[in-house]
This record gives sequence, C-alpha cells and structure tokens, in this order.
Amino acid sequence: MTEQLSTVYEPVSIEATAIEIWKKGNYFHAEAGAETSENSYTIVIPPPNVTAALHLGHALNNTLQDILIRFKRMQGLNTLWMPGTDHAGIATQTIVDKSLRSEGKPSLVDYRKIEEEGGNGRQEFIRHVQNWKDEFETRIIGQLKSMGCSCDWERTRFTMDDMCAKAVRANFFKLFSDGLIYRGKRLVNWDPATQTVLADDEVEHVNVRGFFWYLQYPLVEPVEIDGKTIDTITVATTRPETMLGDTAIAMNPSDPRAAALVGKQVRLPIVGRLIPIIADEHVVLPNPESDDEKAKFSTGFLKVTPAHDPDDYAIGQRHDLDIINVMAPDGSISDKYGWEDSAEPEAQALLSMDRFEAREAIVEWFRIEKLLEEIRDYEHEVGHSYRSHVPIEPYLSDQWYVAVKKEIPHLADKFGEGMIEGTDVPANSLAGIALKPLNEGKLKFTPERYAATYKNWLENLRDWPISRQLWWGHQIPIWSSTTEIKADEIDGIEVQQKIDEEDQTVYYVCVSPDNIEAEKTLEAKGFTRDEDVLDTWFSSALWPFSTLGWPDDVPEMKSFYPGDVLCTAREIITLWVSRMVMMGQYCVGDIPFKDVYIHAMIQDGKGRKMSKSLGNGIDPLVAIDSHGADAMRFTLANMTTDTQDVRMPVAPMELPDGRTVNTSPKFDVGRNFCNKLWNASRFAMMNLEGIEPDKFDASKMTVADKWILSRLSGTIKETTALLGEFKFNEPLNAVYKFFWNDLCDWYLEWAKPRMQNDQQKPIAQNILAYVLDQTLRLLHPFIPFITEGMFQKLNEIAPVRKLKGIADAGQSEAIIVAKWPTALEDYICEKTEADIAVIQNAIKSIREVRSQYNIPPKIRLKASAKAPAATSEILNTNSDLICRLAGLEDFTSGDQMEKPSKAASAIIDEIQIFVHDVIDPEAERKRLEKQKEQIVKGLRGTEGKLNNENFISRAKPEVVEQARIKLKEFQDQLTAIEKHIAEIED
RNA sequence: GGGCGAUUAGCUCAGUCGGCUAGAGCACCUGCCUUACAAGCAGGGGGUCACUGGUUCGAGUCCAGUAUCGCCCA
Repeated sequence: MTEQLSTVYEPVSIEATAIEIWKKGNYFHAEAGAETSENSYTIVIPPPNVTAALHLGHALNNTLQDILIRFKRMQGLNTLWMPGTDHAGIATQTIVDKSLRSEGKPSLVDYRKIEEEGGNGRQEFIRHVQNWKDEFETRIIGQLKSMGCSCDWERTRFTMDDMCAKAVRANFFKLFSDGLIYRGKRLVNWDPATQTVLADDEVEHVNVRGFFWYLQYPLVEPVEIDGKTIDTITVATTRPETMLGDTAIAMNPSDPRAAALVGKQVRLPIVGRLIPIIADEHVVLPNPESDDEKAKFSTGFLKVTPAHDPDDYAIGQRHDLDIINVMAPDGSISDKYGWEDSAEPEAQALLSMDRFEAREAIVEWFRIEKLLEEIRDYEHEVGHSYRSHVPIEPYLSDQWYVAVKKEIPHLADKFGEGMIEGTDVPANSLAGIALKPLNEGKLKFTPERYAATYKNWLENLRDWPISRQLWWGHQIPIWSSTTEIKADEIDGIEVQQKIDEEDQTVYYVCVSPDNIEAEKTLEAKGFTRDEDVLDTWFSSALWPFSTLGWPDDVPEMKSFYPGDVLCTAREIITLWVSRMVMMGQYCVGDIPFKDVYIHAMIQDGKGRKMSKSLGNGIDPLVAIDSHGADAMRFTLANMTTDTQDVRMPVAPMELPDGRTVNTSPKFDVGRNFCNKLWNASRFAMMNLEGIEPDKFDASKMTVADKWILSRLSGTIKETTALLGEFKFNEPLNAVYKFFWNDLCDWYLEWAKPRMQNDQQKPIAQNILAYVLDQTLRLLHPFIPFITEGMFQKLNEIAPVRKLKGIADAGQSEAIIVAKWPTALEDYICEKTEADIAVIQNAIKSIREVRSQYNIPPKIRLKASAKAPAATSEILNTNSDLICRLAGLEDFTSGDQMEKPSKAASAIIDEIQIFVHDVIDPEAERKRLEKQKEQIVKGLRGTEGKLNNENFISRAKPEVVEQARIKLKEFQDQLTAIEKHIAEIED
C-alpha cells in the first residue's frame, strides 16, 4: 500500500532519504584496479579555497560536474569524481590575519615579531590558519554533500595533506634536477599589504582616476637652448613618491634639446643626489595633439627609477644606472633597503611615511618650493593585488623562478624539439608541452573560443615566480649555505651554486621527498631552509595526479589517469588549466584531461559580479533552504548555455524559520518543476497498484501509447547526444518539454479514463510505469534527490517496468546506478506524431472557442469538423481523445460536413471545426475577423514571395514548393473564413 | 593598446544550415479549487530582434561600422 503523499513537494525529507540510500550503497566510490583508464570516467574537482564557504558560482560549477558524473555513472562507466580543497596560500593567510585583528587577538604582525625574537611565531600563526582551514573544509564538504555532489568522499584530499605534499616535493625536486628552477633578482609585483610577490596573473588591472604631476628638477648648470637660458627641466609622473629613487633623467636622442642636455646633470630635489641626463629611445617625444596618451602628457623628460618601475629597470640595465630602493616591504618610505643618501632633513622627514602619504608630502613640497609646474587629470590602469586589492608596487627582490621556455633535453624524444611554429616556444619546454596537445587537437575547449585564451597565454608566457613570502603553504625544499657542498656528498640531493652580492658563493641544495636524513645532515652542516613557501598554483598544478597518489606506483594512476574533463570558470584558464596540462605532461607524460568545459559566471540582476561587499551573493545552502537542492540544481542547469555570463536576480525572502535571506525568484522555475514531477509521480502511484507486466499486449496499444513511446524515444536520443556535447540547458529543456507538455498535458489526461477500463488498464498502466521510469532516469543527473525518491516508490509499487515484447527498463535498487535509457528505435514514428498533432490542434481550437465564449468546463458540447477524408478518418477514430480533452459529448468529422446554423467555427490548417449551439453573432464576427487578418497577413507575405521572379528562380526548389503549398492553404482558409463570416451576417 | 562576448517581450533567456505569421519560463489580463498538481489547468495581450549600412530572391541569423555594457590579456 502507498502511504499518503503530500500534494506539495517537500524537499527536506526526500533529500535526507536519498542521501541515506546513496551512503548505504556506497555508490559514489570508485574502485581502482583496471589497467587503463579506458572504461573509467574521471573528473577532479576544482578544489574550492578554504578561505570561505561556497557561493552560487561554486554551486553552478559543481552541479554541472555532478550532472556529467551521474550521467556517465548511469552509462556504466567506472566513475570517479575526486573531491578536495585548496589551501589558497595568500588568500587564506590574509583572511585569517584579518579575522584575528578584528577579534582584537594577536595577528600576523605580532607573530612575526615573536618569530624574529626567536620564538615559535610561525608555528603559532599556522595553527590559527589550520583551525580556519578545518572549519571551512568541513563547511565546504557539507555544502557539496547538501547539493547532492556524488564525489568519492573516501578520497577527499587537501592540497597540503601528506599525499599532495609528497607530490609537490617530488615535482620540485624533478624541476630542480632538470635545471628548471633558478633564483633570480627581478622587479616583481609586490603586494605591500600582504607583503608577498604576486605572479603577473594575480594582478588585476583597474582603471583609476589619477593625476600627472609635472615636477621641475633644477639643472646643476644652466643650459642655453635657442638663445634661452634653461635652469630646470620638467618631468611628468603619476607616482611622485618614487622620485626619491631616481637615478637618471632620460630623453629621446631625437629630441632637439637632447644635444644641449644629454650628459649634463640635475640635482634631485629633496634628496640632493646628482643624477645624469641620458639618451634612450624608450622616451616618448611630447606631442599635445597626439592621440597617443603618452605623447600627449609627455614633457620629453623621463625620470628613471630602476628600483620601482619595470620600464625604468630596463633603461637602468641599458645604461648601467644605480638601483636605489626607497621603500620597505610594507610600502613605506625607508632608507633601510638600499637608499643610502637620505641625510637631507627634507628626506628624513619622509621616512616611514606610507607611500601615498609620502606622495602628498612630496607634491606639497614641490608646491611650496614653486617647483610644481602643473597637475593634469589622467585616467590609467593600475595593477592591484587580486587578494588585498591595494595597488601593486614594482619591487626588486630575490625570488625562485620556474623556466617555462627552457628546452628539456630528455623530453625531446617524447615531445619533439625546436620551436613550435609561429612562436618562440620550444616544443620540449614546459610551455611547449602544454601548447602541443591543443595544437594537435588532443585537448579541447568547450566553448571553443576559450582555446584562444589558453594558447595566447602560453605563447607569451614569462618565467613563473614561485616563491611567496608567506607562512601558509608548502615551504620551499631548498637549504642554502656558503659552505661548499657537492651533490654526491649526500644521497638524494641536487645542488646549484650562485655568487651573491658580496661575491660569496652560495650553495642551494634541493632535497628529494621523504629524505629526512639528508635534511638533518644539511642542517647539521649549518644549512638553513628557505623560509618562503610555494605559489599555491604550484600544488594546484599537480592536483589531477597528486590526488591519485603520484609519484608512487599506485593502481589509481593506471585506472583514473588521464582523466576526462575539467569543468571550471574562464578566469582560471591561465592560472590553473595551463599549469595542470604543463605538469601532467611533465610529471606523468600525458595530459590530465581531454576536455575543458568553461561555464558562465553568475552575476546579479544588474549584471554585477556577486560579492560579499555588495551583499548581492546567494549562499547555496540558503537556496536549498528556500527552494530545495533539486530546484537550485534545475535552475542552474537550465541557465547554462554557451554564453559567458548569466544573470540571477537577487531578492530577499522570508524563510519559514523566520530568517530573511537573499535568494533568487529564478529558483521558482526549478521548484515548480519538482512539484510537477512530484505530483505526476503521485498520480502514477495512485494508478499503478496491482500492475501486471504480463498482461501487457503490444497489439492493444492505442495511438496515444505509440505516440508517447515515440516522443520518449526521441527525447532519450536528444538528451543523450546533448549531454555528450556538454550542453546543459538543451537536454534539460528537452526532457522538460517531454515530461510537462507531452506526458502530463496529454498522455496522463488521456490515460485517466482508461484506468477505469479493465481492457485498457493493463496497457496504460505498463506504459505509464515504463515512461515514468525512463523520465526519472533522464532527469536524475539534473535533479538527483527527487528522482531517487520517486524511483524508490516506483520500485515498491511497480517493481517490474517492462513492455512485454518491446522493452525492459531493467531493475535497479537505486536510480543512481540504474541503466541510462536507450531509445526504442522501432517505435519512433513520424506518422503517429503527426496524427496526434492533428488531434491536439483540433482540441486546442475547440478550447479556444470555449474560452472565448466563457463556457464552463463542466458543460459538454457537441462539435463537428469538415476535413479531407484522410484527416477525418484520424479525427473520427480518435474522437474519444478529442471529446475527453475538449469537453465534448460528441464529435464527428467528414469531408462533406456542413456547418450547422448556430455554430461557432474555427479553422486550423485544413480543418474547419464547428462548435455547435454556442453562437453569439457579435463575438463570433470579431473572432473570425481577427483570424482572417492573420490569414491575410500570411497570404500577402507568401504571395509577395511567389510574385518575385528572383525568388522563383534563385531560391531552393523545395523552398519555393513549400511556399506554393502554403499559399494554397492560406487561400483555402481565406475562402472558408469569408464564407463563415458571410453566414453570420445572414 | 590587443582579444573575447553581450544587446531578441516588463524580467531572465532560447532561437540549429539564412527560409512558414520570432519562441519558452516568470510577470500581466480573463476564466477555472475539472477527484496528480492553484508551486496547477485552459485561454489571451505583449517584440522597429541596440543602431547604421552592406551581401542575398530572402537577414534576429552572414559581413562592415557605430553605441552601450561586461570580461580576459598587456
């Protein structure tokens, strides 16, 4: 017996039940053992950062992955979805520090002090970060589980756990041994807030309204040009504070004033430093009329600050200029980091000012001294830290780099050598081995346009700075000392040497993983470990195989590598996707996935990014509370087309528990669908009791039965094909239309009377059970909870779903592992679908009349139709279908049928329908005139085409033929409707 | 500066190879608590497909330009 089911879908209990079933069956787990990855389907999760809980973008990302995973699991593949989280070095460290500060607890500054004083500041701070990580890891995994993500939770990894750490050490050692890791002094992108270096792609370019300040520098000796005595030159700068580190003034050699000035000196204001005027082609000649911004604002004189600007650094290299760094790592003015001539009181006054404070003070100084010539508004892009959002400071420092365009000789056999055509990227360099699979078509992007982003990035890639001045991360496994050491002194080490600024030879030793002995030996010799940690992306790059157990020889690597698809957002293509391919090729010798699917970014209703600061974000758990997990997933999948942004209007809503939360009315779409599915299933349960599969007789199927099987089969084919192409909206829409507009709107309604008929009941019951079963399976990847719930109920009431002699759905204890539907090819029938369409059109036109005449549903009417013999035959044999859904007690069609008096008429294609005894002359005339207008409109259009000689002669013959048929139809319809109108007037 | 994308109903979006009178959901209007579903059913109104030009027998769709918005890269 069926327990009473609520008339309204209530997600909470159904979600709990499904989670229980899946857990008990251990269905999410994938067993390793296969020798190849051929019959497996593997996705690695883009590991969410442990900085914060998941937002709606994550919900979208993971819903799509789960759809693919569940689809492939049902298709019988050994399916692994590898879950985990990312330590997100800089982001997490920053947020934990901020949280400590806001709670008034000791924060990073304090722990740094403790560390400097010989205490355990680093460890103590890390403990806080670890706690944060534990809390958010738990929350994130909980969120994923609530969304129904069928990840193999037993394998959950973290980018800093032992397994991942081992891979990081192994890869680092390999790179070091191959000579791909080197130490270099460079101008880096420095984030003064978090005090670490950032990679180019971690810098966001933000348009900023600023100024060009025109500062006068006095010449040591006046110069005469064109009879005029000049005693100052003017430089234009957007960053006046850097002038403290100026070591030259550059001008373009073709500047007419250059002859008189190059070689002379200026006295740097405030500092008093004497600096030369040099000639360099880089300097843009002034031209106020130019469209080029640089020329428009240029004075022809460029202050050169090698320590604080990349272009100036290059000029400095060319002219062998001094490099004077005037800032501390926190961005304040300081004479402790390379600035030695700061004795002047004006200069002393600036020390320890923040860079922006110093900017104001310096401008003010120039103003007072009457050396500030002009201030002009200037809008330009300024690099900002993607984490702390403060402007980046170009900063000179020592960092570890990975050489990305260096040839790796031992990879030449596998990947070839020489430049990849049209680039300066060697085929056997790290960039090259990532680029090749794309060029060779082995790596595919969907939508295709994103391949360009990937390609462009790799072709223009610069060496990758991997050291970060942080505490939270993988500490760099390099020990250094000036003590001489050779690689063969200790097992499992590699050594590089470098001459430092004091002309001493420094030995850098990299230690292989799991080699504690070597580390101890080194430390005993006085070697100290590099304090910095690795860029987070260094460990993320290994994620597709570090999670499987590389570098160890484990069965997981054979069974699940290479994986199948990576599903992510476009902002991550360069940062992460490219590096995973690079390292997959380098470490394992194969790409980590064949497909990269890039999904949309979710914006709010106004097209803005969702963010905490705007308060326009939606928490997936809130969406689940307000609408249910299936509803959320349905809506997210339904929005997923190939566009790059989707909008999600955000509105506050009060939950039953009294909380007012941000959610989106768009989730209604999903909830409504689930409610419909719930009720349709409920209807089925009420009618399937006592079902006997053996009583099914295919020869007794009605047109409606054959039609629903045809439509189902078409839908199965379409859905399966589309999911295989990474489409989400289209397959979901196909099932939606089948379920709602075919099954519910028509088939179920037609089935109702048959359930009261002993002859028909077994046929209708078995078809209903089968079709519902298959529909649930098609919907399962999208809305897993409710489909599991309904499938279980179906298993109780109708355990065997088959159509004797035609099809067998196959039994399964749970839908999650049920066999994916296959189409009944023999039952795809165009004729049946066309016949039903004729019947549906007849019904619709009768309903239209009913509605316009305001005839209550309970009143049964009589109707007749005039239609060609063949059509009449279809209508007459199915008059019961028409009567049932049009509210008729009698319906007959014939090719000689005449319109009775006092009947309303309607025209649909070649059929004239007469609804008896309802005539209201005024209303009827109005209605028919309106329809006539439409017919005339169509007729005119078609006539116009056919009267055009060019159309006849140039359009495809079948198009012309179609137009002719259409014209005839319009003409017939017009004749008929005019006749009907005339008859009213009689 | 280079590149990518968007602009279709009040809102959110589909629209395949250029070809019937441009579609869906939500919202709106009318009528229905018709024994699965009012989160529903039946019917209806609502569009200068951003703008300008071009190609074509034919353009929402292809091409060029303009405008507005968004994103990526330097």
